[in-house]
Amino acid sequence: MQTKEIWMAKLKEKGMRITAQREAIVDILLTSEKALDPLEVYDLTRRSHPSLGIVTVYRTMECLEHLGLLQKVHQACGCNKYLKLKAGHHHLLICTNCGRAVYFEGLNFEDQFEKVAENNNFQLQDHWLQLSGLCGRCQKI
Amino acid sequence: MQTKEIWMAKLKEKGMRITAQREAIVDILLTSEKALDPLEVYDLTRRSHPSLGIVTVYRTMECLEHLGLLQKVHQACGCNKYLKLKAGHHHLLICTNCGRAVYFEGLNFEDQFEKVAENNNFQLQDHWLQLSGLCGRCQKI
DNA sequence: GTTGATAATGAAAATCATTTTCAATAAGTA
DNA sequence: TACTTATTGAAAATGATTTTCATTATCAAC
Repeated sequence: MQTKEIWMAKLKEKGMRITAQREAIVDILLTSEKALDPLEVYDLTRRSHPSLGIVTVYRTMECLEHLGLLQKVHQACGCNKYLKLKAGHHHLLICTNCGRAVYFEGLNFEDQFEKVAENNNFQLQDHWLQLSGLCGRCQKI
Repeated sequence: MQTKEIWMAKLKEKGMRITAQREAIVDILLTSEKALDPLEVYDLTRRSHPSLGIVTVYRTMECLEHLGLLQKVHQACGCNKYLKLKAGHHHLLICTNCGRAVYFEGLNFEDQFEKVAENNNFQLQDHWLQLSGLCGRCQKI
């Protein structure tokens, strides 16, 4: 089953209907290599669906986030960008030039975070790690 | 020299004037153990300066951030909170209950981040690590 | 101290992103 | 095919932040 089919199946599972607008928005989000904000999704989706309203974009993206399919990504350029969530964990490496986002595997960072928390008398609940730099392509430019 | 004096000296250095409003805002920010948003700073500062305008809070906090004295802290409860920046680096441990923020020393995380970037063909520029959990005090409640 | 140039202030208006409202439309089940 | 009801898009409402502008206050020069 393709990712798109999985996403649409999840929507259906929650009693939500499959509409042309939702399919188009999902297409854009699944295709993008970088995190997008609602306005960007709106502009990109309107190329194929000119009558789309931005409210629909906001609503659809909110649903997808609640379903655990999209993840909010905080960046210097704004905290309203969303990226398709990869199963497992979510440490990101983001290109400061083109915005491309890549998930990376941690070298058991979790254990070290646990230790840091202990040292400070904290009971760890969550962590957040994000690296940024120039991706391979952008280094050559 | 006290921290407040250092801050005010930095303002003066940039040709900015020392006003009662700025002193009051700085007092609030230096005293707080947790990151505050402009509205919180406004409310707290108005206790001693009831005529303070919220625009002044926005402007002052923006200056302090540009001067490298305040740091923006991204949290589940919003991305518009600011914390006094500690010299050196800025990894935070934040209590999910009371919001208290503590800087912690990294166990040479930087080297590991560098390695991760290399593995993914990225040229590392920045990193962002933040842990959250229950602080000692809040665990007992 | 007084003066004067100008930075800072606060209120109101403007802006921008997001959410809510609501009547019209479309999805999908019966 | 008909019907229930979720979805849509436009407009209005909201909330946070920024800009504008006339008034006030700081502080350097005298």
